[in-house]
Amino acid sequence: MARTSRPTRSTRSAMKQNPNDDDCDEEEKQVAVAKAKAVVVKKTYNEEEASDVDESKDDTDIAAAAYVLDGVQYTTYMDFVAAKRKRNEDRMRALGFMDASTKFTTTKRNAAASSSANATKRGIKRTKTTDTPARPTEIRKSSRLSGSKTQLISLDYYVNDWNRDSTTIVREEGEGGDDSGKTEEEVMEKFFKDRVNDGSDLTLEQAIELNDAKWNRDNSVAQAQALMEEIKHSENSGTKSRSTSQSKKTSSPTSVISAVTDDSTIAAGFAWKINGLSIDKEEWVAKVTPDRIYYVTTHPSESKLVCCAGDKQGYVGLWDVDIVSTNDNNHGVSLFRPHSRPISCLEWLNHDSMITASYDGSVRRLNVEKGIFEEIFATYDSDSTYLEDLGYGLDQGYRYWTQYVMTDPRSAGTTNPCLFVSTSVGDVFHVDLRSSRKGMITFHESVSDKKINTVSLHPNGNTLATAGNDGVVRLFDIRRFGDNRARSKSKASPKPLCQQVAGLSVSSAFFSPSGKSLLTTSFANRLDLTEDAHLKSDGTTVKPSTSIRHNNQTGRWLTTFQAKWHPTLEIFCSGSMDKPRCMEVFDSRGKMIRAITGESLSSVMSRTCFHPSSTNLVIVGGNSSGRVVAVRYCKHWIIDYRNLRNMELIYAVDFVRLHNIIVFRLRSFDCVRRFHQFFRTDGLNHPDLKTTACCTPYH
DNA sequence: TGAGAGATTAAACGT
DNA sequence: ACGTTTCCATCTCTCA
Repeated sequence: MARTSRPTRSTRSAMKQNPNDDDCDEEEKQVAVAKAKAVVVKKTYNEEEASDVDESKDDTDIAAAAYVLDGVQYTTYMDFVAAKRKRNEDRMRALGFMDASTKFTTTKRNAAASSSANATKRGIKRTKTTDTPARPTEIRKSSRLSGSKTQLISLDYYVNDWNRDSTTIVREEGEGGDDSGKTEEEVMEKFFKDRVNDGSDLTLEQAIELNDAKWNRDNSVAQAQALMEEIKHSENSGTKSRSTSQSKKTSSPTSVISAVTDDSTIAAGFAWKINGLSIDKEEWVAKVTPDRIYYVTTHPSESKLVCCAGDKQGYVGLWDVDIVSTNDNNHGVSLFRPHSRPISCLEWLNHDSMITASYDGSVRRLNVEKGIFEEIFATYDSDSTYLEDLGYGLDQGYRYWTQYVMTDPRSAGTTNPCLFVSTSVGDVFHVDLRSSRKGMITFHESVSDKKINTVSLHPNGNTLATAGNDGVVRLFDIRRFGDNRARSKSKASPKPLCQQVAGLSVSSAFFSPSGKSLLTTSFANRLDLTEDAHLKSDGTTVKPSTSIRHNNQTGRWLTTFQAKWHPTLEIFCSGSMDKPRCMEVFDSRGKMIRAITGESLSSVMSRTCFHPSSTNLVIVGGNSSGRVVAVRYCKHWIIDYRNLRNMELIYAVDFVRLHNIIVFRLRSFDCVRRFHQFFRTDGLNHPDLKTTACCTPYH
């Protein structure tokens, strides 16, 4: 099994022969462990099924009755499936979803569904979850979603609910009224309140009101307004005040990590900065959003660090990292909910306006000056209310959403940006909001039949890279794109300039700032770097020039990894599943510069990004519970132990200006020798460092 | 060939 | 300490 065998297999049969892409014993062991685990899990499910389906049955009956639904046995699988479908459709009708043509899918185990069904029959109900929405008894009048889609979304909720496993069943107390004393109107209001889709602008106050109450404080609005003021003035006044507070904060970090760098790939001065990155301050971690983070970014200001994160429920959190305040509970975080679905993109156009985009189809712009989230674009379905809107008719229904939005760098500086948008059904389109009041769709093409995860425009302004669930990265010349909506879906997709096959779903593909390299993250467990792919135009399949093995199996509860470039430098960062938890920094040749670890970095950082500054190096990471870490350069701890490979610093103390004690784990005796050699020469010459060292062998 | 079920993953939050 | 919840991700396998 050669390491170089990149998963370019295009057939599924080939995948079957070597499904794990393994190349070492340890992984084989892991697979064996995983399989053993799987057996245990399966056994548990069977036991649950046995206890759930019917108490009167004994083991032999269960074994014989392969297909049981609501206590009824079915002899064939098809009968069973048909019965289940009919059962769920009946329930939908009972709930008022009368449209017979409604299609839906069940996604969970039958056993759980049947237990829930039995629960319903016996007049008992499930334990109430914290934010269970109420049953909608009527369709909204004023909504960007037309009636059919509203029904389908509600339906989605119910189907999931029916099929939910691990349910706890409790006896219903009292009469079958509403839960916890709420009136039906109140429950309904709660259900609709979290949808922000009427096409209007949102003030800060409104966006805060849309938060779940438990995230808001009395001073939330005031705090948000104060933050906006700070951001507004950050470009002018921040530099002086911050440099003092910064030096205070970083005067005594608790650890430094030596790095393995190579001057041939990175400018020497820059490598030092990466080595100086530290992440041991508790203050540099904060809960910024309530739910899983889908996107992180930073405010572009050089003088003030504001981290921004968007989560799965449409929350956007702005975190002022260096806030000096002891009495507020939010720790410098202001939370808004400008969207109702996962945030797909957060991008600062300049220092006082940020684009927020979401799966809900809308794109907003946070106007810091005015303090509002303006809606600048949205997709609508066939609801004639929005006939006049630019996005009318784009939304194709239940399985349609806008997956990724990128602002067009060619429109930088104009008041209204242009947007590249990708969708869950494989479309890519470009919205030009500059020209008229309404704007226009420059092109709209279908480039895949699966979801497009990212789009990236090459600095040449013409080449667009798309990456999606079909496992192929395609490069297109957007000058050949046109508005293709009117034509039939069967029409052939535009021909790509070239393509790169990953085999499995590609989470992201981004061009480097210079345009030299294309960086790809895929479920085939690779970070691929392809050089000069944009120069091809003959439709060939290109191969990556560098392929880094990287565990991208994030599973269901973690946001997928998307390795991301620094906005101006040729380095990129990525989250990692490795333990201890870390964020990784690579250079443009795919060589790992740092795996940043630290006390405060204790979870998987699914999404990471760099601050745009090239002088103040900052890396921001967001995890799957809404926490954000900011990794920064500490000037007191510049240690450039180049050539000290295989060393890992485990402890360091700074007795201010006296001396430092540094303990390294060394992985071999050869390392110890080299360490001493090196330490006697370069280490003590470092101007910022007076050092005594103590070495322990690693075992 | 398509649809569906099951496995996988990590971390917060209850008891 | 342990069990529960997450469920607009994705892959693999099975069934008809």
